[in-house]
Amino acid sequence: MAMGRPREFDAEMALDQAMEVFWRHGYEGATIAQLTEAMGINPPSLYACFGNKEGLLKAALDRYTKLRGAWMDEVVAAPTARDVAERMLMGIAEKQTDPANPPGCLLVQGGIACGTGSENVPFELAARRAQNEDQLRDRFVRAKAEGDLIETSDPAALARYVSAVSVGMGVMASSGSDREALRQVADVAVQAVEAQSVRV
Amino acid sequence: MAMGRPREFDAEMALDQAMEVFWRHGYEGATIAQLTEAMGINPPSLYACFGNKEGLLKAALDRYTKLRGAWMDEVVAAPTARDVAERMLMGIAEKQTDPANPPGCLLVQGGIACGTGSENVPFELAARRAQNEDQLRDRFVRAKAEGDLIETSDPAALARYVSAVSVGMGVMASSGSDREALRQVADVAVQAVEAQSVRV
DNA sequence: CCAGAAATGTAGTGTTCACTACAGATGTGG
DNA sequence: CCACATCTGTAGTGAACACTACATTTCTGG
Repeated sequence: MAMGRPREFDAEMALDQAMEVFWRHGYEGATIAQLTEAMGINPPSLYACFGNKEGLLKAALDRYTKLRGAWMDEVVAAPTARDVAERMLMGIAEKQTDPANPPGCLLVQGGIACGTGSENVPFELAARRAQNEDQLRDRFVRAKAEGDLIETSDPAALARYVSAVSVGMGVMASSGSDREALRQVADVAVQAVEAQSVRV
Repeated sequence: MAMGRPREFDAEMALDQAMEVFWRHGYEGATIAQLTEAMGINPPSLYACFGNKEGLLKAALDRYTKLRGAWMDEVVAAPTARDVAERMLMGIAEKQTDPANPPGCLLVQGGIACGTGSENVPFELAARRAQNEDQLRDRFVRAKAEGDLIETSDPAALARYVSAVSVGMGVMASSGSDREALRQVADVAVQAVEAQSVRV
């Protein structure tokens, strides 16, 4: 009984703004003042809705991975392992230099190393990256079963490789590399997967 | 005339300790209190010697790249482009999981994204990474001239690629990947360079 | 052995940080 | 229309931050 005053802001839109701040400045570099200003709310609203700064980050990460989930599904829907790698890396070259977002990837920019008290932020990001890697691995396992990858290839190693290249591209993008430079990296990287593919 | 009281600590040994703190916690995550404790000095000594926190970081980066310079020279001394890539990436797999140091690479862990007021820290790191990339590119240019790489290969793109994989491996290492996992990535990555090499 | 130059340890400085107490506003259930 | 639950803005809270004033110590040059 009695449901209280309703929230005056849209939580998802606010999260989108918070995501961008974390993306650009990292977890520790982002201040509550920057976050609340970007979200258009005051600190008490933030804390009532997300608990604390780390809770806000997790919510932003959830939203980020959810938004990217659809795209990852498209990636693994490619017909061959090689095409999966190409679609993934070329897509990343595009996404990570999309002027609509900060450069790079939130799962990297968010915070690779953190100070005392925020030690689990890097772990949190790593866990989300691992989800993508798992999805790739499962796809490559299937590719091998389908005779698309050669007998000696290791699907888990391939997934790790594609994941590592993605991360490297993200760092490059955040430090100013343009789309063409990332495409070149993706192009070379795909050749390693091609080398493990069965020729047709 | 009159040369003042001599410094009681060894600047290079102190830098080694500072390096480790930045490496583990990143620029923003490292506090002056942690740094001075690790270095075994008090704040005034730090500021007298290095100017400020950013000056200390730059000095630590200088030392880091200097220490790694000798190793990079060995890397580019490998006989072929493929061997350069292999020596580089396998060496990185080893170095970035060396228990004597924090995992990963200082040039990445130091700070990919920073808050307002430290914006040029990421640039500083990127500039040092670019030096390695340039060294690789020069080596691949030579490899192509020597007929070691195929006509259609782009030495700059190859260097960017190897550099990107290195960075990606660094992030993996910092988030807990073990040496074997990194070796697998390196192994796959080398195959892309192999695909651009002239067969013997 | 003394004057001056530079490093050191103690103990702070002001600022910024994440976070919150509180009072008023705005809704719902009865 | 009233009791209550929840959100909102204002205005702070203590803690931690990078950095420094100052008196003292330890050296060199003359």
